[in-house]
Amino acid sequence: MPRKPNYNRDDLIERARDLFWRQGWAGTSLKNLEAELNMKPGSFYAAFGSKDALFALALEKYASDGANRLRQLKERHGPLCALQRFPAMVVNNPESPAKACMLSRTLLELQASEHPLAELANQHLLKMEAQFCELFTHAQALEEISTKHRPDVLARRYQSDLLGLRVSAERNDVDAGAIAAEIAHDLSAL
Amino acid sequence: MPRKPNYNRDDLIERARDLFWRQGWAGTSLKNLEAELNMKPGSFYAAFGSKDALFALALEKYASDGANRLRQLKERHGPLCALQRFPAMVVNNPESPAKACMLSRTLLELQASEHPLAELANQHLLKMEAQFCELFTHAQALEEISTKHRPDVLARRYQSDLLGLRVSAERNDVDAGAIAAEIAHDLSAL
DNA sequence: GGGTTTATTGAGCGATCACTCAAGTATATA
DNA sequence: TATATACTTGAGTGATCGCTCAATAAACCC
Repeated sequence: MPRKPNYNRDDLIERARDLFWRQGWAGTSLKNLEAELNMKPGSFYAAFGSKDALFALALEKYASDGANRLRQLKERHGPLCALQRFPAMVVNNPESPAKACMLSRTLLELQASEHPLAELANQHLLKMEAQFCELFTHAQALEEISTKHRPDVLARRYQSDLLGLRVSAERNDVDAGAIAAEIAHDLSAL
Repeated sequence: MPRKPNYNRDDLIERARDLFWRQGWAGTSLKNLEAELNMKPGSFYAAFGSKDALFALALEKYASDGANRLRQLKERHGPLCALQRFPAMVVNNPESPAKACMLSRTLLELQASEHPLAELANQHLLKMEAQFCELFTHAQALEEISTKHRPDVLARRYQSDLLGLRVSAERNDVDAGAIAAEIAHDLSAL
């Protein structure tokens, strides 16, 4: 009986994610989204409910894609090498709409107003940190690195450095590749 | 002949800086500013010209205050110790309106739209980096650290780590003090 | 093809945005 | 005290914000 939508939902979410990633939450208006997704307001709200709901979907997509890339890196090169390659990968990817981390950006933008999306972004960051922790744990089990530091402490620091790298990468006058290489090199000393 | 304004301009800039620092550029409306500064729109525009002009003044104030704090730290404890104490100082200061760096926050928020304030924030970040570089140079001259790394490379990395620290400090579930201590400790190994 | 169901359309809602300006008020000099 | 010169006031500007909804169009089952 029904009529099918003439769009691919996942494709729309991906395009919205890229737009939000580039322009941020406040910087992306519904006009922008309607233009990018080729949707009139009625269709938009029928499909997603609200701007914030779509932003939440975009965050999920962002986080899961990142986690998958890291997982693939680990399967190919092992845990330590994955952690070493990840910073450069993130910073050099020419397809990504921005260098900065969408999660930290959202957190910074919306934390002060206690917007639910800030808390959502933080939860995704926690999951990322847990994934890093797993990799450090695994690297210690394989004796790729020593066990003199706790893996959760290593993960916390690694994530912090990564966030700094990605802020730096957003700047014009900074050689982010060099910083990425330093972060990778530091891991060899563990 | 004239009538004097019944406010202290520097005080207004400071209060505006704190509000912008907490809420960001888009997150701070003129209504917010009028309430915080106790000014009606007419007075506001007579005094500052525009929201962006005041934001620029707030950035200057933010940057020069930070530079002064670091300078004082150096005069009291020497260059290396200043660099070691600075991260914890920035993260633990209970008076600061937010933990995150206002410069990097502004950069992340406005870079994509090529807003002039993003470039201004970046220039202040460059000045910060230069100040770090001076301190590393001085620390090498005093033989507090070795000369095996170039001071500009050390400064670039130090700033990146500091930016990461300050993003992490904005999160609820992260012990930023611990990360700050690690950054300080790493400097001892130079 | 008829009837049902859902998607699409786009004008337009109230609220808020940064900002303006004419009128009123206080302070200085003459 | 009179006048000139600011500063202050606050209603109101057009533009844009996220969002709604009644009307229309398309795809399915029978």
